[in-house]
Amino acid sequence: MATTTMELAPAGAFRFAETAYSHGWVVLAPNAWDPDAPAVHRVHRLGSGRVLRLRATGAAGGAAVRADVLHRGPLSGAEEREIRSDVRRMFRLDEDLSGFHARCRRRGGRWAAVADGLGRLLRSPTVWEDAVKTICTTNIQWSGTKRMVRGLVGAFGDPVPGASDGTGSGDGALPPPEGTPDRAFPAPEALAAATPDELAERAGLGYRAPWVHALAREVAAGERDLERWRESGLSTPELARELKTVKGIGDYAAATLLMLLGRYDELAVDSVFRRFVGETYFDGAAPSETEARAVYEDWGEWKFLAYWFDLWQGTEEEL
DNA sequence: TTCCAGGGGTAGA
DNA sequence: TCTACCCATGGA
Repeated sequence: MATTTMELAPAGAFRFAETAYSHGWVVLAPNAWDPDAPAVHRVHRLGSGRVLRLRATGAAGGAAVRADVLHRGPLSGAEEREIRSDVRRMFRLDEDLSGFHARCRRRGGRWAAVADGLGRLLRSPTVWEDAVKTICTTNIQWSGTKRMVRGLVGAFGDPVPGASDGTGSGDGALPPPEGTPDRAFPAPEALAAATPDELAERAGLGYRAPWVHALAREVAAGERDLERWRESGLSTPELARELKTVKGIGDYAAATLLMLLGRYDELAVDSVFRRFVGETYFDGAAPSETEARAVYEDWGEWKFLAYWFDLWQGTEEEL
């Protein structure tokens, strides 16, 4: 067993721990969060199908990312480049948030802290993983989302070599938090090969099973290229319309995916948003959706981030 | 037991 | 475009 270490520098201000623990994604399988290190652990599947164990920690005092990759057999140059690219994408190291930070600085007060390197929200290496996880956040409590994603990974993910029973503490060199599944996020082909009923029964997806299965089948068959959404030349409303052609993705899920794609000009209106805005800006009353949206209107292309850090700064919530 | 969650699809107006 | 109704599942 060998470990390859790589250090990845961001474009602009960056804070490792705050970026990793910026929203729920850090605790959704196959990711796991170790708050003491702090570190993000992940069983990671490369395009070739090879499965590795990955650990990301802060470097340069948290201003960069250190990635340790545990592997059997040599890691090719192409594989190392792929991992670098995946980690850069997960931590959004190439995203330019200077415009958002400038806005926060002008606002001052508590927003000045946001300008100091916050704003990058953790995401998955693939749009596929982000899309499935987003569907698993709809009309369910957060504990249910974690259960469904854990179920998908446990039942349909490829095991990391050396894992005995699919769960456990794994390899000693990079011990992930206890109880973390030793499996990668399932490839579209793996979910397409199952039936919708199997997705419902083995992962507990409920009525979302046919939607996730249909998306997996379309991606596996090459009928849908989700990665194209990353560099789409479409306007945000046009892209949102395309996202919503996926069954299971409506207004909320489309806005969440737009955020994951690096577009922040749409708000994800869900029960959390409505409750927070009502309590914070309407004295506990329930505003109309139009009134609630208006709270962040002047943030323009940064609406989602403004809402998120407005919400996030006031909570000590454990994910 | 009932309600509802980090909503969305569908039918019918 | 808007509204009512339905949808699995588990936590509160």
